[in-house]
Amino acid sequence: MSQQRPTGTPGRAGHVPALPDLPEATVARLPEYLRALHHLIEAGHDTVSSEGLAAAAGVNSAKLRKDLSHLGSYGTRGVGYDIALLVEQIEFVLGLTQRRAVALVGIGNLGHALAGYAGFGSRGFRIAALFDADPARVGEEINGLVVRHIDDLPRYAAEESIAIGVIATPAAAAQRVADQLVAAGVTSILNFAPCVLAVPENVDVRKVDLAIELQILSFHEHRKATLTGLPGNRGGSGGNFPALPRALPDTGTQEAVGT
Amino acid sequence: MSQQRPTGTPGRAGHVPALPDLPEATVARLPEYLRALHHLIEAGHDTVSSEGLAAAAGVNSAKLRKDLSHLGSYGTRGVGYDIALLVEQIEFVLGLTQRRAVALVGIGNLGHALAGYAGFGSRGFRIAALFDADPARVGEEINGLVVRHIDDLPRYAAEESIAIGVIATPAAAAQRVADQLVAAGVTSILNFAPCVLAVPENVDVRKVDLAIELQILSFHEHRKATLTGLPGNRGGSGGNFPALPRALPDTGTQEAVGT
DNA sequence: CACTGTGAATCACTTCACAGCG
DNA sequence: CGCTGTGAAGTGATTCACAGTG
Repeated sequence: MSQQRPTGTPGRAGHVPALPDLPEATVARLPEYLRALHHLIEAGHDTVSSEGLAAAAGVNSAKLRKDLSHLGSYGTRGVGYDIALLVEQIEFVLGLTQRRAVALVGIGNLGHALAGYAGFGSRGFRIAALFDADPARVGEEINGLVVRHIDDLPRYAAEESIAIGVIATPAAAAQRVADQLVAAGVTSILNFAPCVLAVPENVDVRKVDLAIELQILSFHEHRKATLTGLPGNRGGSGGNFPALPRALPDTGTQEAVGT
Repeated sequence: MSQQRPTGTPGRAGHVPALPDLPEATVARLPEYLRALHHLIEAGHDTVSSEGLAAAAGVNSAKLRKDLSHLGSYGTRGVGYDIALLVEQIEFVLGLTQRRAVALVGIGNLGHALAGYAGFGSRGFRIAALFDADPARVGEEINGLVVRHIDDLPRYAAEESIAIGVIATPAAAAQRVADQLVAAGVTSILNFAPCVLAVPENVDVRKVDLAIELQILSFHEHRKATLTGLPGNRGGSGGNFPALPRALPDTGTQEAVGT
């Protein structure tokens, strides 16, 4: 009764993994495993233990085994996992057996860099079209792709079966672009603009914000400085600061690799 | 690995008013609140309810109140939060009362874009130095900053009190760069290279991997496609799965915000 | 009376520890 | 015997629901 997951039975007969509903946390780690596996292949291995793969992916082995067990994995007790098979499994689950077409909107500083990024191609995606709202940028060619005007999105989205959009515009334009993407049938968005997007519930949004990442690091810097007895951190502003009544012993935030 | 040994156990040196140790999940959301608050300020507000701020930040109000309560927040019952005060609080907790110096290593495609990104400056950071290993790139000027050779890192790191490093090199170079950063005294790293970094336990690493984000979206695309249409579970006998009832309300990705 | 702050309940994820298989 | 796969225990985060306050 603890599990809402219906399977659990040893019926391993199904050699085709229909999509189980994986925990989100697991889904987020599968790509990391995949990368590590490809790396192992290049290094000439063809099997790997949970311990070994876990180390390569920066997680602990129990977590890795649990994750793989969710996709009905095929390890061999006493031996480990067949790398090629595992790659196939994970790629299937992640929907990478087809190369997905991606539209990139906003060809500024960051957009240029993304358009030129080779990692997309090698990891299951194809940048199928570039868009910008600025007529001055339309027509420019990057990496063999011509920048189109955003208003032409619906046409190309259909033509290229684009289901994923990447927003690399300024924040002020992002919501509008998101609306246009959704109207064009896009159901997954990767948003680099520092703002929250409102979208219909069938659309998934993931967000990458550089400043937020730095601010999280800053918090830990601040904490470390405070812990190591550097009381004299001054902000320049009037150092009024509520004593923040707290006593909890320090939980060891695991740092170091990954996680 | 889970050993926590803070640099020399601080033998309970009395009660230095330390930072509360916030839940990681809360820390990760504070920057988002901060951004939303600045936005509200620009819109002319000076107080906001938990409901209002939650909407602006894309979370629900209970979560927001719980988060703010962790930092001993100052709301007024019946009214809401004083925006200016809240901004000050959050900036203090995140260690943003000082403008932190950041070193950017790897001035390729992405590095260029990051070097030119205005968002750093406006959100508490200052890119203090650019580095690359390629002599051909050394000397180039971007945004008023000259690209230095990576071997000069120790000198500038000390000069500029750099505590945060951003790695935008190819994966093959990233570990080496990380080692150099650590040797130069950097204790927080933001890694854009698609690989796992090994660092001492007192160093924090956060990772941004574009391909991973897309692969996670791909999973959801795949799932949606399987749920909504595709009837034929290609597949053999037995092991398939129940059609996953109910549309999942929220799967961890951002999804339909707005209330 | 509308709002915050918070214990209590719930849910999700991680870790443990070991049964059982190759 | 070494390793995977997994119940069960443990930990952390979210949500609920309401007491209490300005």
